[in-house]
Amino acid sequence: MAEISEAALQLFEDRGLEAATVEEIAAAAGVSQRTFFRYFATKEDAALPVHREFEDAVEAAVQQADPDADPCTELATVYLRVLQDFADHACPAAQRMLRVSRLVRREPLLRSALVRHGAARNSRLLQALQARFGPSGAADLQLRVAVELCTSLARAAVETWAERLEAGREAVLPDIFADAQLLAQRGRSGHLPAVP
Amino acid sequence: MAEISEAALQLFEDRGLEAATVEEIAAAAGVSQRTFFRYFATKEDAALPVHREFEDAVEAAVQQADPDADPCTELATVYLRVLQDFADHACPAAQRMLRVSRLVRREPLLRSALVRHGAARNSRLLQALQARFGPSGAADLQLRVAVELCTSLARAAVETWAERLEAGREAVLPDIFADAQLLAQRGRSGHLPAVP
DNA sequence: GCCAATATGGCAGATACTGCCATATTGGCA
DNA sequence: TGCCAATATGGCAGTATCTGCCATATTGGC
Repeated sequence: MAEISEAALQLFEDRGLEAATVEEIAAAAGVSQRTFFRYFATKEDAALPVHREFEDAVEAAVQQADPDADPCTELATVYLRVLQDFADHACPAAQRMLRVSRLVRREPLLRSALVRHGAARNSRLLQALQARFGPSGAADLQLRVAVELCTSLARAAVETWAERLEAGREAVLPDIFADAQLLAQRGRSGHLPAVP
Repeated sequence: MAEISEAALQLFEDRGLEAATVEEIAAAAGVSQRTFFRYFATKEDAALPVHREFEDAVEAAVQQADPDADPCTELATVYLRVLQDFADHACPAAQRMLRVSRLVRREPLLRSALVRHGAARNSRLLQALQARFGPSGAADLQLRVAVELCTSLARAAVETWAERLEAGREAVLPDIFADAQLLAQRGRSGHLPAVP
């Protein structure tokens, strides 16, 4: 599985996402095409197991969140912590994430796949939140916003992180995420219609 | 094009997204399969021209935004206005949007396609914002956050809107969007690490 | 009535992806 | 060690999505 993903990343980097066929990837990884599709539902998914790990970590951490606190804040804290884990260790995960992010930047189709992949995850995350924070009637919007907000900010943060590193600038992923969160909150505008 | 989309919606509703083939859709719309793919890049896209209209409207409205104001606030205002246009008129667009949203709820693959579609749009929107609000060096994160935030909140709002209507509750789309925005801002937490 | 531009159709073909069955590999357990 | 069940892998045929190419129809101005 790691071999397949590695082969896929290599080929995507070398000859582009569309030019690389599943057959080539499978051959490069030393497995059959059929086996490839047992591990990855689509060609693009082969580049994204790092994100899967990340989201697994988030999902696990949500189980320990404080059920009485504000869901949005709790989820943001979870994300921040997981981001720190990924970034701190100078661990291989961060390296792979950066590698994928570079690919995502120049391959719109891969970015679509990433977001698409996130969409499926968001549903699961929403259910996990509902289980933890209770399906209080009016909270449908609140939990949805928490999920969409945090995943979007995380994505924006990762992309900005990758972009800055590529431009030779310094960039600390958790800091960027915190920045993004502040930016999202600052847009508090006075002229939006009041809500009952 | 409208006929193709209508036929696609009908078939998706009747026999499900995966069971309906492009050949059937094309036949139902009275065109060839080849023509279908001239108008829609993928089968799923045939259900999403309403969203395309919506995003076109947003993109157009961004051209009139105040370049000196806060981008995030400006973009949110644009979204709110376009949402009002779509909802106010009791126009067919709102009806179609609702119809698609119902499909999206029970067809995860369609939701993926929707998000994937949005991903491509976000890139364009980001460029439009950069053109309007200027590529001021440190603003890369700010504009990205604005885009991700607004599109995510809009998606959450539309889904909640559809869900509430389906449950027989009252629901006003622009109000829900404003609600979502407030919820996103309320998560201002004190214990996040300070950012330089 | 003519011509250019554009829309559509038909067809062959590449690639992604799935179902089914056979075979290999693994990992306990007697 | 030898055996058996569970699991991983391979092969292959088939379907569906999507594209390139060329021919034909349709439209719209002059």
